[in-house]
Amino acid sequence: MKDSGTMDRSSLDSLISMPLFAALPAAALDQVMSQSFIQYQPTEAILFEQGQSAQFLHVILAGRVALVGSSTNPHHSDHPADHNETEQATATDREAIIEIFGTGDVVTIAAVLLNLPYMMSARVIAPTRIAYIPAAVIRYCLDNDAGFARETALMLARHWRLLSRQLKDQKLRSGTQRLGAYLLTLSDGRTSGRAEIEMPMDRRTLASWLGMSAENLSRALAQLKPVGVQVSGRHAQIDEIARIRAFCLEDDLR
Amino acid sequence: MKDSGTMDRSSLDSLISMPLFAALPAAALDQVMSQSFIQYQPTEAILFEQGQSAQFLHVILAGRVALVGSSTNPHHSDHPADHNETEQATATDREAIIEIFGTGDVVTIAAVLLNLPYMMSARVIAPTRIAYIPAAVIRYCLDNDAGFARETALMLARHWRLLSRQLKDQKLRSGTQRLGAYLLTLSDGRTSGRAEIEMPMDRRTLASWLGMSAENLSRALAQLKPVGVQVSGRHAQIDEIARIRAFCLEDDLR
DNA sequence: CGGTTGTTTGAGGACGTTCAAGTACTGTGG
DNA sequence: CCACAGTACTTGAACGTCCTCAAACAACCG
Repeated sequence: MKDSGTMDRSSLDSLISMPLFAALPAAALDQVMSQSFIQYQPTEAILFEQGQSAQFLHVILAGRVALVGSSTNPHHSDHPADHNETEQATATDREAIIEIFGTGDVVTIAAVLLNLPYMMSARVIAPTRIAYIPAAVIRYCLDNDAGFARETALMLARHWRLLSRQLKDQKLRSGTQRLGAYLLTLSDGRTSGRAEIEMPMDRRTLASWLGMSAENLSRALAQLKPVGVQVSGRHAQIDEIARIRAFCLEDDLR
Repeated sequence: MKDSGTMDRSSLDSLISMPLFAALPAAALDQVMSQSFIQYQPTEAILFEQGQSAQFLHVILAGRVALVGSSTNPHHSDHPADHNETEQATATDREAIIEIFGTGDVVTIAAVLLNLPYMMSARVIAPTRIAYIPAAVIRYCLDNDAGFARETALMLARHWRLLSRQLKDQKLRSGTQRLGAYLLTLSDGRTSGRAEIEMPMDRRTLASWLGMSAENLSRALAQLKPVGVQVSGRHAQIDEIARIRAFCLEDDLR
């Protein structure tokens, strides 16, 4: 752990600008502020690993974090003892990015609320400023503040939609179609016309998120060229959004 | 729609036995009871279709319902009641089961809370008794009852876990492994020993749920035989659970 | 008994992965 | 500024998985 610090004024401002914490009464906010701390984490940092118990709610004040599921689990760990960051996994290291959180998002509130171990690991993929709020504080807020509970439910509802949409994509669209659909999400939801797009992550990460190999992502990009997509580096240009939408069988259901 | 009726005593009892509604004050319960109704729906009935706005929260008092995502326009082709759209009516009528809800579950509370159109359709896969609660009533409860908001958040958190687990399976396990993992969920969470299992749905449905073709499910069942799985009809027998667990790289994270 | 439906099996093909090699794009130090 | 190394990305070929289509079974029901 590095660059640790208590919560300052500007971080608190960032917090209360989020709907989740906006309506929290002063007393609860004091609780949060006094027991939480701030960390700056560089790319590749691990916030927590799959299997650990949920100690903190991680609020991303700035940056980007990926939730990563891996299929190799440490050999037969009977009780949830606290292994630390020095552990290295076994040979086959297959892993997949399940979700990507950005500024203003909150990472795995589910595990925190349910007081269960994390089902996945969290890895920083762009330099990040994070507020660590103790799980107990969050659960206290859930139990004692109706507004917080309400906002939590709404946030989880939105995330449920994101996940089920992704699951739908995964089950009945090809890799190339998923890529197209992803590009469309970067086009601000417009349904026709030209679009200039900046992809916010490297190919390997994007491939893992879309559920395909990096090599195949390359080929998928090539396959989109005839549909009117020019790519160079992280920049992409879509000639006609409607064409890509048709190609991906995209619906309007957000 | 058939067998419609207002909510009776026994249905109300079923409702308040669910954590979601258990703590609701009498006034709110009256609201719920007076504005809701009960329906019995047979297999293959459609509760709602992808794209419709969320009018009701569907509470499953008994039975089983599948959430189905489809990539083309939602038109069920049981009867040739053809609606030819201007869109290309693509030959492939692909669809996939995203989640399956059973007795005591609630269907797509996310769309209801957010007041957004359904992202998927709901199809009855086993005769079902359902309470239809108007969306406005649910949203009213969310806004005005802290306990309800809390329970909603917890329920959504559990569902988030289910979905992300499924997404993980989908992204980094083979079809056969997913099948094995599914059989394990039917073994009451035991981690070793023998198990006798009754599969609660037909092959086609199960295949769609596991994200594979019915044909491939057959082959996957055959592939599990060497690992100690005997199947006949809907009955299955696992010789040694631990062996399947190893085969599927199953972790303990629920 | 034929008809209907659900499941299995086989062959061919589409899609995706892996390994390997090649190319383009960083940055660093000379 | 270039040479260089290191990394990221692309491309190609071989292979495996999964899907599709078609046919063969099996089970159930009139």
